[in-house]
Amino acid sequence: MSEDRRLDVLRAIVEDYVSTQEPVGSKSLVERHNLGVSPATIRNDMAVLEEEGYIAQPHTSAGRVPTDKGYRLFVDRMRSVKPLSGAERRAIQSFLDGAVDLDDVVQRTVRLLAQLTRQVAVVQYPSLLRSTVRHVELVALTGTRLLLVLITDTGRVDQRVVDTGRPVDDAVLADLRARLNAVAAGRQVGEVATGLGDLTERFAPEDRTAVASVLSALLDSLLERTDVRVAVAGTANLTRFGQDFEHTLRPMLEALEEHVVLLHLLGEATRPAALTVRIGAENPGNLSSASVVSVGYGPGEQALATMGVLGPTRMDYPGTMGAVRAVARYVSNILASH
Amino acid sequence: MSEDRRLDVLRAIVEDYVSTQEPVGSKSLVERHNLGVSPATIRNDMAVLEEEGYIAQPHTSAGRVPTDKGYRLFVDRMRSVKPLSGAERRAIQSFLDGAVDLDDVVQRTVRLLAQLTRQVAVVQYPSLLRSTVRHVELVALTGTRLLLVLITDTGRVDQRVVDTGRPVDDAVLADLRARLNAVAAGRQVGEVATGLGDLTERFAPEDRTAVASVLSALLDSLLERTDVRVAVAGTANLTRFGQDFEHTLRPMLEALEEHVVLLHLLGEATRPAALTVRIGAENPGNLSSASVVSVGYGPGEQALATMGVLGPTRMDYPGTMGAVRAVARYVSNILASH
DNA sequence: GACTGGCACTCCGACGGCGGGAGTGCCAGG
DNA sequence: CCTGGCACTCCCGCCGTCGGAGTGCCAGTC
Repeated sequence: MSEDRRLDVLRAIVEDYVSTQEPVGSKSLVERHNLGVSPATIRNDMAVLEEEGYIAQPHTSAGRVPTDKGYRLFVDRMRSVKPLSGAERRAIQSFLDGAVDLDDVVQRTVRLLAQLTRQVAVVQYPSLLRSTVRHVELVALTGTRLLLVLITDTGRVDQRVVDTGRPVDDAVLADLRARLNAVAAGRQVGEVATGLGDLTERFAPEDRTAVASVLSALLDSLLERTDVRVAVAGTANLTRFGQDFEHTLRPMLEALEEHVVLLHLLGEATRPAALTVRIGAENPGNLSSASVVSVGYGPGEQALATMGVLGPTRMDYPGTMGAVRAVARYVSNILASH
Repeated sequence: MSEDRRLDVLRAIVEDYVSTQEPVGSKSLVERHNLGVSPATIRNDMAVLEEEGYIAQPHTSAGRVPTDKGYRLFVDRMRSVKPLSGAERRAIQSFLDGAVDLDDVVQRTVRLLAQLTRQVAVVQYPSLLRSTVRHVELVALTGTRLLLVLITDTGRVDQRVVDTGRPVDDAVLADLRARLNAVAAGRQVGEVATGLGDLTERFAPEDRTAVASVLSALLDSLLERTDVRVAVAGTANLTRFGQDFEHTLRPMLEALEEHVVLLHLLGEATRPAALTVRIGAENPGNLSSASVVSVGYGPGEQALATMGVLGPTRMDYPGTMGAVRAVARYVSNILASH
């Protein structure tokens, strides 16, 4: 009883189950895949696979269904992800090339990914941390309120309203703006914080509280509120996954609304093009019947953010992984060329 | 047979059906509402109501269910929307008061609305058209690319990348920035367009193509791309509405993804506090089993945008309308005080 | 004339019994 | 180590039954 064939059997079970959504039996297996042996032989292999925990049967005398562990082995031993067709590649290219700014890139990407995979797509906005500050702008609004705008080289713009507590003179404002830009412009966002420390002291005592509040808002924008924006698309695809409301649909919709949870799901962005797959119970929360395929993306060696796809554990892993990887590469290229 | 009682019967049928989700019969009606007459009498009323098209029975010898026309009459003849409890009002207040900027207000509003109504909430970002321009900023990015930032008095910030085709001198950039602000700052967005016409001619011929592309991008931001942003929350609540995937859930999720469709659903913002209710087939698209309760909001007499709730036709209209109206009022106040 | 109690009727939906069929495990033989 | 055969299990769809909820109608009452 060869080890290799058992893997082939598992592979075949996963493929059939994914495409039919029904438990698969020994007979239909040999019919659909030319395994070169009889159903009885396959049954023996299946018995072993079941004992080892890779497959299970819903009821006695039913076909087999892959377990989380089975999907895991399937993904780990996958020969290769499915390459995209030429038409798909052209579609990606033309769809993404029309983007006018970063927001547009992200919006188009998430829609594209949802359409290609026919599942729920999630794209995190590029992290501020490793971007370079291009410009800091301060604009007086009414009374004691200022608007702080932070512009980075990825084209991302963050704004923030600051209440200074007392009116700030225009001249002071101009001075502050100039000093902030002197410190921040051209530096990486993560490094700017260190240069802001002694800035308050350069101002007259009566302005210092105002300056301090601007600085703290800036630090906030730079550090705390970073990374929490995500775009989601394709939720309508969830209706294709059977009808187990309580345990499948609701937890997914809830997770999609909680952006913090969503970011946990996507996981840390490592280097671009390194695909991560989380299967069933490997996911945080009660998403035990869902899987996530994610990948980092960004213009350079370091990934700035993550994008991915959320679907049922019974998903087409090779196809999904191929699509996610391809889209991430295109988007990375676009970011690099900007 | 009094006309008044028939209305009471319809009202009672709607209320019972909304709370139990099951067809309601004559006997349970008299048990739950003290109508002062016997089931047989109610049956006569129901026969009339059915003949007039306000109610229907799913099968012979089943209870009655309100039709779209029945809900419509119910809503039109509603004595009043349900006022919120003190606890709810306090919750709204404290939840919205923590908002730091416009984005935050919208995000908090949509979540709050979803939570209060236990349905899907949709909030449109305030329209640019009637806002006042506070500041226009131009920042050089790499090579021939500029970033155009538009700041309005509602605290909204729009950005846009412009490719000028050729590098632009810093001095020209500063000049252009100053001129743009001279024309635009302090004016209403809708009026700015007219003032930009002859600006190109003030520059040297070699800079004119660059200036023209900046201007066209600005006009684009001002006019075309306006009004299309919406926030959505509470999609997980859709799982509470029975299990008719094909005709209920999927159309709703699809509508929620298409922001243009969503805006049609919400309808035109008229004056604040004027509630609109669209029931069943009154909605555009194939949302024939959904209803939308929407209302305009904004700081002044004119509504800047719309917010609302999407749910099944069998929703708690008085409660939903009360919540939507209350939240819109609070948000309008917050916008006015900024 | 409006309301009521009574009555016959309809029809949904839950329950239970009954195969058919798909799938399994095991065993003996090649 | 593979295979065909065989007995066994159990899901699932089908069908007839039956109770109950609800209705419409009619005759009687205030």
